[in-house]
Amino acid sequence: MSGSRQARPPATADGSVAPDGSRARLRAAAVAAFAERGFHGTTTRDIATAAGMSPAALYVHHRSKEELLHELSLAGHQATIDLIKEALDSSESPTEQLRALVHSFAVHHARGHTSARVVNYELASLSPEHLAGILALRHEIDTLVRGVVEAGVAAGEFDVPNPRLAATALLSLGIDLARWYRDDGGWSPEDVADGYAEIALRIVGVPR
Amino acid sequence: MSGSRQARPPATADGSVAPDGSRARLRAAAVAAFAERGFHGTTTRDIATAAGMSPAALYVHHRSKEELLHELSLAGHQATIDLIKEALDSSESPTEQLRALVHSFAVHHARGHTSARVVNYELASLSPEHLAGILALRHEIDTLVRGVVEAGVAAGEFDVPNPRLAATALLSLGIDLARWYRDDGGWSPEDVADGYAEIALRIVGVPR
DNA sequence: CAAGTGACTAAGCGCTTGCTTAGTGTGTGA
DNA sequence: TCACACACTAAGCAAGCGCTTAGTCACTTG
Repeated sequence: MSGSRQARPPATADGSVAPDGSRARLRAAAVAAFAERGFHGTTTRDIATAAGMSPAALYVHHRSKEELLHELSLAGHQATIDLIKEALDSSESPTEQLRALVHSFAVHHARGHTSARVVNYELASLSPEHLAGILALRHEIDTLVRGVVEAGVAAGEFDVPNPRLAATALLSLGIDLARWYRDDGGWSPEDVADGYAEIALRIVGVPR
Repeated sequence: MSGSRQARPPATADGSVAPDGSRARLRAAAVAAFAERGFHGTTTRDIATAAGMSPAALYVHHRSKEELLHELSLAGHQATIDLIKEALDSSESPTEQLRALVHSFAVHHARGHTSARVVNYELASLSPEHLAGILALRHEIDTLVRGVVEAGVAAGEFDVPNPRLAATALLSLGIDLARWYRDDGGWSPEDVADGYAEIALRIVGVPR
């Protein structure tokens, strides 16, 4: 390497750091590394080096490697819940709610497949306490999705033999995007989302 | 612990070991550990101890921890391919082929969710050479599933706007079972498989 | 300008990791 | 009967791990 250190990013008036500051660079490096090699396959040196810092810098901003994972997991789950609620608020009709929900859930998981991989496949690396909190959020997600399906059945818009299983399948399709979706795979997030919204309505038996 | 060592299992006439021999115990312990904590979260001591042996015993039967993972991955992928081919051989009709395929794919992934977790979520821990071979098998799986969907469209039995995406969704549903299915979750593998076979036919637009 | 604050690094500690080495006991074939 | 092959263990090595310590430097505050 040529230089020794990068310039310190300017602190903002309220004492927080700039959006591309060290914290953000560490988080971005951690997401990328956890997604690619998993929590246990990633070293704290990997993360710090990718963020352009020394290994000890990670501990200036995070108590432990696990706490960093938890921060990423929490933010990811919250974003997913917000997105689902937004879709539910977009209409009164279960059919349109489901279409919007599956569409933006798919876009979210395809566009953010790196983060989504960490959110959905690294739960086992959380501490028992942190895991419990995250599982509560996941239960909320399940409940929201099942709610739309049941509302559609109640409204006579859907025809589903097993609403609970149908809701699980709908969630499953979106989550699994984190596993298989590739940026260079020939489909844009919107392409997949359009197709999946159509598939979702077929699954719940909306007449076409 | 009471005793020091277990009795040596009798070798069979052809030189192979008994079915519950050391090799099998190591494999079973490895599957359980890799599924629960991931490849990098599992130590060779974990595996050997769970198999009731000393750490070095693993290296009597396997060149490395990675080679053990590859062996499990290879066997799992081969079993999946066999299962798919069996479903395709069970009928001439794409509708019945797809029903059989999705049903047994789902049963396989639900009943064998522990092994399926290793097969589907530990690919990144394989060596580049081993990964290449496994990806070839996964490509074969994709091709077989897409083939049924396309055959159904060609025969006029299916109505699908995007056969490739539909095939991906069908595979996705089955694979994701490895992530969420629990033995104590209230659904038997057959329950899920019945529901998923129904959902599969809806996805490909078979009139009900 | 002195004292204080916070972000960062160099060095390294104690432990765990994958894997090896040297050796032991047991069953087998000549 | 005796040499050999084989499955296995006790002990341990070099490397890598998460995390800590002690200190440096730039900047802010009075």
